[in-house]
Amino acid sequence: MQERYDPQDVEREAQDYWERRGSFRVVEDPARPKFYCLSMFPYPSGKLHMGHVRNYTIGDVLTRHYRMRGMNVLQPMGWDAFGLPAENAAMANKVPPAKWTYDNIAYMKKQLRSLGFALDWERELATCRPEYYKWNQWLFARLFRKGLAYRKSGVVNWDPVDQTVLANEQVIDGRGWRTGAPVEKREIPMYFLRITAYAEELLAALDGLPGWPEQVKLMQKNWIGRSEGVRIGFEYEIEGDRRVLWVFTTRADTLMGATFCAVAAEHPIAAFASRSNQELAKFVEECKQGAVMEADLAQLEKKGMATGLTCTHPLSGEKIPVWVANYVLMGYGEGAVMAVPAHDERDYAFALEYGLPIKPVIRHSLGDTVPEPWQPQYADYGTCINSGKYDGLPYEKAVDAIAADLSGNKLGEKQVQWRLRDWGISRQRYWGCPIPIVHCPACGDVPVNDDDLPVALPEDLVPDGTGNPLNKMPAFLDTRCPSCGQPAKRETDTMDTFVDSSWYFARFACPDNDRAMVDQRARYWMPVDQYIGGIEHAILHLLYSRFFMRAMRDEGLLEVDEPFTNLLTQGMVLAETYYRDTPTGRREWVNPSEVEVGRDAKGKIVSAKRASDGAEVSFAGIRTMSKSKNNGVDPQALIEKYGADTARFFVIFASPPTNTLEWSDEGVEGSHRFLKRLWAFGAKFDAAAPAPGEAAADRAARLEVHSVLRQANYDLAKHQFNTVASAAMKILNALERLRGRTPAAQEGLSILLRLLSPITPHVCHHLWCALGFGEDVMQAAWPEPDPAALVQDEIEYVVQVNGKLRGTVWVPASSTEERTAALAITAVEKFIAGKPVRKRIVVPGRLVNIVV
RNA sequence: GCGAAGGUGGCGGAAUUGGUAGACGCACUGGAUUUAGGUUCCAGCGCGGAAACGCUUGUGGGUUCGAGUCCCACCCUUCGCACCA
Repeated sequence: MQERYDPQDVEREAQDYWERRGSFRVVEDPARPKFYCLSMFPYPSGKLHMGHVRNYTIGDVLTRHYRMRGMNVLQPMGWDAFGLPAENAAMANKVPPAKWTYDNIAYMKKQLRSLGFALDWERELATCRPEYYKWNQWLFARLFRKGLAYRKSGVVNWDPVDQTVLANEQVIDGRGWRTGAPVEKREIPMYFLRITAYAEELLAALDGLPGWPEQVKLMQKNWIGRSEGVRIGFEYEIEGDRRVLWVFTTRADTLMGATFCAVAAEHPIAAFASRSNQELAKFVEECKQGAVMEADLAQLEKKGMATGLTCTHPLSGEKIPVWVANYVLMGYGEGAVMAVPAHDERDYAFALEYGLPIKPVIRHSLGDTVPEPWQPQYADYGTCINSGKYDGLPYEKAVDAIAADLSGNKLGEKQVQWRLRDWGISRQRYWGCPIPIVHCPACGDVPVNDDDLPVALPEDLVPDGTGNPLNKMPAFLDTRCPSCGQPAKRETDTMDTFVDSSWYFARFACPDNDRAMVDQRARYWMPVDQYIGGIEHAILHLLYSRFFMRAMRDEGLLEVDEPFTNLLTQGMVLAETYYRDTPTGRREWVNPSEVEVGRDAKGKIVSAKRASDGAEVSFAGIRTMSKSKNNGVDPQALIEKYGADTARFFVIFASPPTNTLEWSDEGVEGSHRFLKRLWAFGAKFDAAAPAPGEAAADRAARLEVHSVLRQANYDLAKHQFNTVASAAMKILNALERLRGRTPAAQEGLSILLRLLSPITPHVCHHLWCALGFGEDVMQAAWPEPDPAALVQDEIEYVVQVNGKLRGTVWVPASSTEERTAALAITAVEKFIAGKPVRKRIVVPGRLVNIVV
């Protein structure tokens, strides 16, 4: 065996071996348990980033581990290839998005291969290929015919200068990113998927997902947002016409405290009142300024204006004013609320600001009144007061009584309300899956016939920032109505890329099928047993995928409800950020790889400067890797310098998968050092002659190795891979202490290589063969601890006096609790000093606490 | 603003789930090897203290023989908020 560890050689050799053998090809095999291990597919942005390396390494560790446990493991890879960045790159470089995308895919695929992931590349797919998106269109058309897809108007960000729709990301501080013009809201027709039809099921089924993090399930639950309440009608009159303003509330018990109603700026009442009120019209217009992001809307200063209209309180008959308020959202409930200032924080603030009456109607924990300032207790549930016949009723009884009275005069009923909204999938963009609809003057919106799918996206256009180039392309636009055959226009909107990613995991089972969206093979592989991806997808992508599974199930395509049995959400990758103030006052961000830090004798950082010119730089904290802060670390440079195994080991070792991972050059060095040590140990082992060993040392080493292995297997099961990497280091430390090629060393090294092989497969592959353990470590059985090696004659007990650590004592494993306690007392005699022992607590195998 | 998660040495993290806080590694210090730098190897390393010992898991309180872990209040950080993927 060669003395020096040369990762490039070792990795090329291992990858060639796997390639020759087709080691990662997987076929359906009913004889073995299947395991579908999937990492979220990447957007082909140009090159891999650290988040990808982390994500795919985690997936690969699982894949290789389960393979060694004898399972039939599928780990595929593909490309989430449609999207906005390709259009931006196209504009910048005057290259069609398709070419940019395909080039990126080719490069990133090479990078993925160099990392040695056990991926079945035969199943590769890209969502921008017609053979993939055809099935988006096919399913959309079916859902459209069924009414699960439909057209209505939706609100978008509008750039008035470029005359184009902007994504939220393209809105910066309320202005268009290219033009700097203040963004406006605009209503346009678009297509929606009726995800709300599945709201009840999507919510209820969360309870049946024990393999998902509680945190994610809770976020989904809150997002779906089921609330039970009462829909209440407030009658009003317009030009002698009696109409009803409907609101939804979960606090119908506070109805007698409603002193006004508030509607969203987009509400029809606001539009009506604006016609005769210029000032109000101006205010409504003002509310339409700005972007559609809810986070921004929620932080706006609460503003409102009276419409001049009044409505009738459905129970008291009182006239109460109707206001327009910017904190009422048109997209939720009825777009109108009844305001109960005494018991709702936002209504309270609003009433104080505009001098509206505040009428307490609930006895809360602080009393019967609601003096300033607002206290959270005002929103407590309590019994009704100042509410006439409802006085004294607790929450539920009050709601029941009020709902019953309202339904008597048809002005209210109990209702279940969802926060979840239907999914708007139309994008006014070129680089996406065309929505397969034809607009016919006679027949209206008609879905394209199955035989005419796919509606192919031309791949040679270059967008120029002024909207969708498909609109200027008669060859695409002009067609005939699928229903009547008359000339008609094609829809030019494309689908949200979340549609592409909502079912790709099922397509990996059968990417070559040109007759069906999915087939029998998908029934074999689905559901995904382990899904791995960023926590940032905890809501939207996962919810949309869960919805798609059900929509596909109801089309008879699959038999599963839930796409992902187990979910692992990995944390973000962070790095230090440094900047330098330039003479112009702008901050220049300096990549951490160019920064040298000075430390004091205790290792604290005391200075930082740029290596190239010695300029002092300032530290700006540890942040997620991003272009804007120039703190990204290129995995490619890392792989070239240290090899894929070092990169893989570092991302596993540095942090548990669900935590954030902090980049550190020194940490990478440390990981590399470990692999060099492993190699050196292997080389020495190879050169040594077999030795008989020494009983006591061998026994101690076996105890150590097998205890560490037992813990490592426990950690693997809970996906805590960083301590599995630690375990490998501990085993190597133990083996290095042994000296000589003894049977215990032989066994320990065999365990070490198998345990480590999912993390650093190349070096383990090489050592496994070179040291004669076998041909292919991937084919070896997963190591299990030997119970005999774990047996101990004596156990060390910790002895506490009054809960304070005072000593330790070795106790025979067969000792009774009584005897153990007695031994413990003799060990800490001087701390007891004759005081009477009041209590002795013995934790078997662990500690004794003596209370005096 | 709403929803979710998290705060442990100089740093990343560990702690068999209520039982020795700081495993493993990084950084740092000393030593050996080397002409030197790097590499490699050996030793030390939570804080205070000469030591005995005391203190220590964001802050303050509580439960317990025993709390990083459970309960209450507060402070701080990160993620998501429907057109980034």
